Parts: sequence; structure tokens; C-alpha cells
Amino acid sequence: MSRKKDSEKRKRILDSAIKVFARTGYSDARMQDVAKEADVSHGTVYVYFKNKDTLFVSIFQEILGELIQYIGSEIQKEKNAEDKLRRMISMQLDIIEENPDLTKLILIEFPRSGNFLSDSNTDVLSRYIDLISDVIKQGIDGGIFSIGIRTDIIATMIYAGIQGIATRWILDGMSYSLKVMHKEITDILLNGLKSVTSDK
Amino acid sequence: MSRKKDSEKRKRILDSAIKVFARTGYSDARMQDVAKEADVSHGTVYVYFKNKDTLFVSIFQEILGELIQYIGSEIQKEKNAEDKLRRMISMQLDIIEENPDLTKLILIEFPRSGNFLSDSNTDVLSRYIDLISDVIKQGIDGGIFSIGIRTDIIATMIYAGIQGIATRWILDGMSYSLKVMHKEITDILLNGLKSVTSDK
Amino acid sequence: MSRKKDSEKRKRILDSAIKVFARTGYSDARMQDVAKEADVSHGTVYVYFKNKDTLFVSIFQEILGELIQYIGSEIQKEKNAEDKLRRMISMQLDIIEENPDLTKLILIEFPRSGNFLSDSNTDVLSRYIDLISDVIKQGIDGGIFSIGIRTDIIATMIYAGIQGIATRWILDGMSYSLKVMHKEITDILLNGLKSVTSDK
Amino acid sequence: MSRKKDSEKRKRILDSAIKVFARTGYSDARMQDVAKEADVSHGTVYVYFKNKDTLFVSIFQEILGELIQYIGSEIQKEKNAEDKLRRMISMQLDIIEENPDLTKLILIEFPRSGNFLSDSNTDVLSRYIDLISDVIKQGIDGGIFSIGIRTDIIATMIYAGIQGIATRWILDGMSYSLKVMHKEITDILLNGLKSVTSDK
DNA sequence: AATGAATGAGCTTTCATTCAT
DNA sequence: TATGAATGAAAGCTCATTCAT
Repeated sequence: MSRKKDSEKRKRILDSAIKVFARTGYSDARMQDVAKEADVSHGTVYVYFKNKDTLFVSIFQEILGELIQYIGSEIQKEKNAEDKLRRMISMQLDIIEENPDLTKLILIEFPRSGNFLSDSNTDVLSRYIDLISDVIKQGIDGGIFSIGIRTDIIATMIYAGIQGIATRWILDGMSYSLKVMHKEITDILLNGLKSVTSDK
Repeated sequence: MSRKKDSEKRKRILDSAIKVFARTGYSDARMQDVAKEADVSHGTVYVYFKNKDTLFVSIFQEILGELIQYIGSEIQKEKNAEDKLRRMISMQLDIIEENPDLTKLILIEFPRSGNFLSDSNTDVLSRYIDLISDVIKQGIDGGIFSIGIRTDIIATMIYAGIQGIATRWILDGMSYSLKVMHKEITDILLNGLKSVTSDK
Repeated sequence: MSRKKDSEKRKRILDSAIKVFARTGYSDARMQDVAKEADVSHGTVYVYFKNKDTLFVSIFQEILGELIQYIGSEIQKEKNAEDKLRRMISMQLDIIEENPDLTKLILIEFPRSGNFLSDSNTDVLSRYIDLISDVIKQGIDGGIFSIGIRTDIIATMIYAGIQGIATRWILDGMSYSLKVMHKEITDILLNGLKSVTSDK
Repeated sequence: MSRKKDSEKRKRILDSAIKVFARTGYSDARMQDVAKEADVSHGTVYVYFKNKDTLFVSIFQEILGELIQYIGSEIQKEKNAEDKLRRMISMQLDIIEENPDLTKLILIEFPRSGNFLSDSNTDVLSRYIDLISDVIKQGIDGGIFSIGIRTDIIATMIYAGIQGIATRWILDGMSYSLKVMHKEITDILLNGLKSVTSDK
């Protein structure tokens, strides 16, 4: 056991926190449990994180922030707005499938956090919604999409629609793969955007 | 003491619970606060509800159950699947706008409940998803919609998309009316269903 | 056991607090111990007192405040400044002898409290010093005492001299009575005041 | 590492402890803070002192012990009891003024220590009281003082009276000098001793 | 000798729940 | 039925102390 500062241990605690918060929810999660999961004393958690709040926020700031940054850089590689959006949706579904605990947190615990946390972490997610929103705007400018209402609301709806899929998938016990549905889900969401005709 | 008076008080406590749970979240809400909001002693809450869990579940069983039943009966009046779906979406948006606290609960607290509650209340929401799912099936059978993947997943996505709008609307401080967006939102969701063509 | 609000119980907790704080000191005293001493659950202490600080402050505000008020009213009965001062000193010694735990608190814990408490309670003791100071002033005005330096400093010295006696008495295990020394102690303190002659 | 360097560090820690214990009180002082004040790691404190208690006691044994020894040797130079006593009082006031932190400790933290520490350090202070007491006895034997009650109680009262001045001085923010009051304070205390005449 | 990461005992405080009235 | 005083389990957090380096 090295006594040198251990950034690997910090990561381990953060990962444990994701697991435990996902399992029990923020309020009902005990620091003790996070510690046990990380195989450290509960006092040690406080060496790395000031308190429970900070630990929770750090998940979003560090883990989620990283993911969003990754998505942002990946879509640069796509040429047009439609491909960008398809890629984003695909990646979001992949991330969901590969990080079910984090997904649970984002779906379930994150929305609650607004109640008691600073908005510093709200920003993390807003950044993602903005990313979608920007791509939609590009699509409108490029003539691919034709939408009247605020793009951020549409972006939220797309984001939430996918998260809804995730909710159902989690409730179904994550018993099937989301991969096979990528195309169809993307088609539905994109065709909706493309063909809005207010032929009232 | 007449029965009538009692059931009035019971309803008052239930409504207070919606408010308080919406405001603070289930875990952080205190029975004391629910009692104060209902203008009764906190001991009285236990006369009507066995414990905190029961109180929480009752919200969904009684209030939400009623709403879904109402929606179910209303869409009977519509002829075809498309109109039924449009009406459902409209009603869902109306209910959201008229019951922001309940909406918050459904969006935020309800998903967490799976962790600690019996699935008896999951059923309440499932019933609504099923309702959507059934209408979609009718639409497919009637040739209006053309979708390959499971209709319950699509139904969940529609439901969640709308809830996503609600989330954004709540985060925006409920500062605008959702009514003006009914048509456009409905168009996007329905056109997506109608025109799935894998012509990529 | 009456379930009605019990102001007798409040007093019991306050008295227990005096005992326990005197025995262990404020910081080392456990709320649990205060509760046990008062024969209630530790949760009950919080029914009557917001927190540990409040409990501590209440001792001074309520118990000590009462005593000082009593002394103040008693010395009104004495005619001249010297008799007033003699009576004050006597009463202070009596109170010390009859309330050794409270005395310990005043001697030992009270001075520390300045570090972490509001000055609201400093006021309680200041009021007593002021009382002495006022009587000395009367004595100077009446020509009985002749003192050059600030009367509040002299008052503090008198007060502290007596408390010093108390300290020694407590260290001696409170094995003798202070009553027999009243006259001599008072004489020393008063003669000092009367005969200051800077015949340097 | 030379021995010299070590004992310098030891002294530095001891001085830091005086500062920190004076500032926060024994119980609320953190070893961490003592270490930081001494500019060493908190682990290092344990190299020189077994534990917190030992550190605290060492202050009195080493620092205070030295001072008392110094006073004891100084008063040998005075001829009669009155001059000895005047010199003691003067020196005590000087020491107070020059070591406010130590004074705070003696006034505030030391009395508490009886609760949890061995009496080994009570002895340090007793030695000083004894010193005063002895001088008073000499005065009585020499016919200068005339006192009936136990000289150790009078000694305690004198000691405490001065400490009372110190308490007030500290509460006043140490904003004035005690030096100008030496004579008057000494006069009051000594005249009291000299002129006890129960001529009431 | 010096360090500081790690530990865990132990504290205050909250609050769901009970139950005498 | 309605009340609210009383309870005590349970949680977050601190910090003296240890010990591998």
C-alpha cells in the first residue's frame, strides 16, 4: 500500500459513488456505503471530497463533463447537420448502454439535484442540450430541417425522448441491446424534424 | 364526525403531500411539513396514512390513476388512431400545465420510487404507456403508422418526449404557456411515426 | 406520565446541563449525558433547546440572570454604599456555596464561551460587574471610598477576588463552609477601598 | 540532525500550542492547527509530544514553571514582606501584559484542565500560591500584616484578584497598559491586608 | 526524524413514528 | 379522532492518532 497521494483512489471513490447513488438515490445513499464500495474507510472519502454534496457534484462535473466533451469533438467529423444529429443520438444511446449506473443518475438523481445544488452542474447538461440545439439550427439554416418553435425545446425533447428509451430499457432490466434500434429511433426523431408541415 | 369531513381532510393531506414532495423531493420532505401545509397536526397524517411510503404511493394510485382513467375515457370519443393520439398528447400537455406540482413528482420523484416502492404504482404509469401503445397499434393496423420496433418503446419515447418538454418548461420557470405549442409538438411526434422510411 | 407540555421538564434539563457542563466542560460534554442526567431521551433535549449552544446560553440567561436580578433587588434594602457592598459580597459567597456546579460553570466555562458565543450572555455577567461598579461610585460620591482608577476595574477585581476564593474552595473539595469567612473577606476588600492613600 | 535543531523545533511547537490553545481553547484546538502554526507537519507534533494532553501539560510544566521559578528568585532580593509582595504583584502584572496568550491559557484553559489532567500541573500553580502565602506569613510574623484566616486563602484571593484584572484587561482587548495601575492595585491589596480592623 | 494518507471512534442533529391524553 | 411530546435509529462529519514511506 503506497501512502503517496493516490489519484487512482480518488477515481475509485468517484466510481463507487456513481454505483451507490444510482442504487439508492442521493438522499438515501450513505457515505459509509460509498466508502465500503470503494474499499476504503468512510473517513477517507472526506480526504478526497469535502462532503456528500461535493462528491455528488463531482460526478457530473468530471465524468459527465468528459463524455459531453467527447461527443462534441466526435461530431465535428461529420459533414452535415443530419449526420451530426444521427451520430449524437447514436453516441448517446451507446453511452447509456455502456454506463447504466451513470445513466440512472442522470435520469433520476440529476433532475432532483436542482433542488439543493448550485447550478454549476446544471450547466454540464445544458451544454449538451445546447450542442443538440446548435446542430438543429445548422440544419434549419441549411434547409434540411423546418421547425418553427424554439430549437432548445426541440433539443430537449429529443434528448428526453432518448432518455425515455433509456428509462424503459432500465425498467426492462437492461435485458436487450439498444444497438439494434439505433437506426429506427434516429429515423423517427429526424423525420419528425424534417417533415413538419403546418398544413392546418 | 361524519365520514364526509374525514375524507375531505384525507384529500387535503394528499394535496399537501403533492406540494411538499414536489418542493423538496420525497426523501427530504418532512411529514411535519406535509401536516403543516394541510393545517393538521403531524400525528393526524398517521391517522389517514400508515406511513410516509403509503402517503407517497397514494398520490399516484389515487390522483394519477384518476387522471389516466379520464384520459382513457376521453379518447374513446375520437374516431381514428391519429386523432386519439393527438388528443392524448394535448391532454397530457394540459394536465402538465394545470398541475405543475404533480408533474414535478411524476418527472422527478416517481422514477426514483422504483427503488424503494412496490411496483403497484409502476403499474399506474404503465397503464398510460399501454394506452399510448394500444393506440399506436391501432394506427399500425389501420395503416396510418408504419413502425417496426416494439410499440411500447415508441410509446415510452413519445411519453418521455412530452415529459422532456415539461422538464424544460419547469426549468424555464413555467413562464410561458404550453398551449400554443400543442400543434407543432404533436405534428413532430406524429409525422415521425407516419413517415418512417429507411431510405437512407 | 403527562403528555402535556412540561415546563418542569425543561427546568430539569437545564439543571442537568449545569451539572454535566460543570463536570466535563462545555466542549467535552455530550448531549447524551445531559439527557441521561435529566432522565430523558437525548432527542427530548432538542424538543426544548434548539442545540447545544442554545442550551448552554440558556443557563446563563435564565439561571444566572435570575440570581443577579435577585441580588439587585436585595441591595436596594441597604442604606449606604458600604452596607450594599457588604451585602453583595455576602450574597455572592452564599450563592457560590449553594450552587457549586453553577459556580464552576461561571468560573471555568463561562470565560471560554466568549470565544464561540454571541455576547448576549457576556451581558449577563457585565450587568453584575456594573452593579458592583455603581455601588462603588455611590461610595466615592458619598465620600466613603477614595479610589482613582476606573471603578469597573475595581469592581472586576472584587468580583474576581471572590471568584478566586471560590476556585480555591472548589479545589479544596468544598470541604469547609465559606460562611465563617464572610466578615473577614468583606473587611479586606472594603478596607482596601477605603484607605487608599497614595503617600508615595 | 543535531540535537540543537530538534529542541528548537520542540520549543516552536510549544509556543504554537500556547497561541492556538489560547485562541480556540483546548478542546476545540486541532493538532493540525498547532502544527500549521509551528510550520511543521501534524505528524511531527507526535514526534515531540506523545499526545494532545501531554502537549498541553508541557506548557504549564515548562513555560509556567520557568516563570514561577524566576519570580521566586527575584523576590529574594527584596528585604521585607511588603516589598516582596509588591514586587510579586508587579511581576505578575508584567508577565500578564507581556504574555497575553499564556495568560489566557492560565485564566481560562488551565482551570478546566483539572477535570481531565493529572494534578501534576495543578502543582505548578500551587507553587506560586504557596509563594505568596509564604510571604504573607512572613509579613504576619513580622507584624506587618494582621490577618486571621488561612493565608493560603488570602493568597488565592490576591492571585485571583490580579487575574481578574487580567480577565477584564483581555476582555477590554488589551487596549491599555497595566503598568500605570501597578501602584494603585498593589496599594489596595496590601492596605487591605494591613488594616483589617473589625471596628464595624 | 518527518511526513501526510488513512483510519474509525464518537459527536451532534434530524425526523419518522409511537402513544398517552 | 386528533394531538404533539417523546423517542431513538441513523446519518454526516471531525479530528486525534497511527504508520508506511
